[in-house]
Amino acid sequence: MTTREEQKNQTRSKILKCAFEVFSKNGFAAPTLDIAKAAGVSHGTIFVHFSTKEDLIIQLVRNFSFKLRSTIIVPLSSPKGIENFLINYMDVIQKNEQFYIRLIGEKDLLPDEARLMFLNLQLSNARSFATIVKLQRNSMKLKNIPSTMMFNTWIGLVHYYLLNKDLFSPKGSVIKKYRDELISTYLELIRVQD
Amino acid sequence: MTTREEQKNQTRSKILKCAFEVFSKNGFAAPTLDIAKAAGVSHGTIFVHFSTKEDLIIQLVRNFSFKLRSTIIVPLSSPKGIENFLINYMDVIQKNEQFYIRLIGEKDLLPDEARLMFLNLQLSNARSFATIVKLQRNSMKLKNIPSTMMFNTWIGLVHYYLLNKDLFSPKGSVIKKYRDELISTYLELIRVQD
DNA sequence: TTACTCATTGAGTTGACACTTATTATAACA
DNA sequence: TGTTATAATAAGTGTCAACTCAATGAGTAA
Repeated sequence: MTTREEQKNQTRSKILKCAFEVFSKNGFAAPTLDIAKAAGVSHGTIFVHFSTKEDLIIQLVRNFSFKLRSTIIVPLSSPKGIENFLINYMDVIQKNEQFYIRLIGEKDLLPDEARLMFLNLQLSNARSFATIVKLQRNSMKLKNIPSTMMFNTWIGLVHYYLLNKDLFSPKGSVIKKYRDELISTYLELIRVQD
Repeated sequence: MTTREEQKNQTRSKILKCAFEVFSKNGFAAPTLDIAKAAGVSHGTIFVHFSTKEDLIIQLVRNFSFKLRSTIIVPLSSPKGIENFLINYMDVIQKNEQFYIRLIGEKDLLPDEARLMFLNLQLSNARSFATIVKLQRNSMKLKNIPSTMMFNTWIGLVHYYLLNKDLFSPKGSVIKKYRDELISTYLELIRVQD
């Protein structure tokens, strides 16, 4: 690879990295000029690498979805399958909490392609969860509720905390603060008492 | 009241009414010009009645909060207290579903004052719910979970469905379609089996 | 009838921001 | 070494939307 190509790749990566940070902090409505400043390049440079702001967002969400997909583990057939899934789920979100919050909170600002990619990721998670629940029903008595509703209750609860971060945990990570409480509450809800 | 004063009041009401509809349909980022067109007045007229767009939104949210407050019933000490509360809650939201969705989905776009008013409304509902749960614990075995967590699970689930209306019910009302399923699922989760 | 008040108008101002393009500096390469 | 290709620049351009203000004309009151 020539010096020039290497330089170009570095600039592109820098822009992606800074865009991720700026959007995480200020939302997707943040001006592209702010990203350019953060990356230490001129405003025009962004449009050398990405044809539009939407294109830049699509690339970001693509990378992000790919990263999450490879991080979320599906522990099949384990006596603590559900719990492990939830713990892992929380950990993965926590690592990218700010960006994740923007994705769920500003999904209507996203380009169609980006929204679809993120939606697919969530559907894939829902399917994994359903599989785990099915297996778990053998070893543990669970409430008689369809697994989609069980998943929606979980994700609804977690998203509620994330979207109201300013209320629940204005300074640090919401997930860090409430991870255990959310998981134990949820497990308590879905289990059937002896 | 003189003809002139009456005319002025009518114009103001018309603007408020149309703003409610336009914001419900297109979100709070909708241009004020669209509201003027819908109300059949010139663009400038809006700023005769409301000093800024933010001021207009604050008035809208004030009226809305007031209306909700007077509609949400708190059925104290009843064997079906929780269920009645949930049914009433769903009905109230359904009557203003689109605007409610905008409030929870675009809360970061709201002026501080509007956001606070809506937050207070939710806190007040949470308190009502806690009271009802406390009473209900006498007559019905409920999961051993703090009432705030019980409320957050409920509101998280409902908001999840509302915020993903395009997924769950792209055409008609989400609440109408899922009201009973949401309530029965939730009641099943919080009760303790015999 | 006349002078005055005031709700309403709509063309204009201002600022923000995505995107363009002519130019520049430097790497690539014959 | 000189020519060419191209990454990057920075000063635009175009658009959109909130807000302003001088002008209008209809209601008010003597």
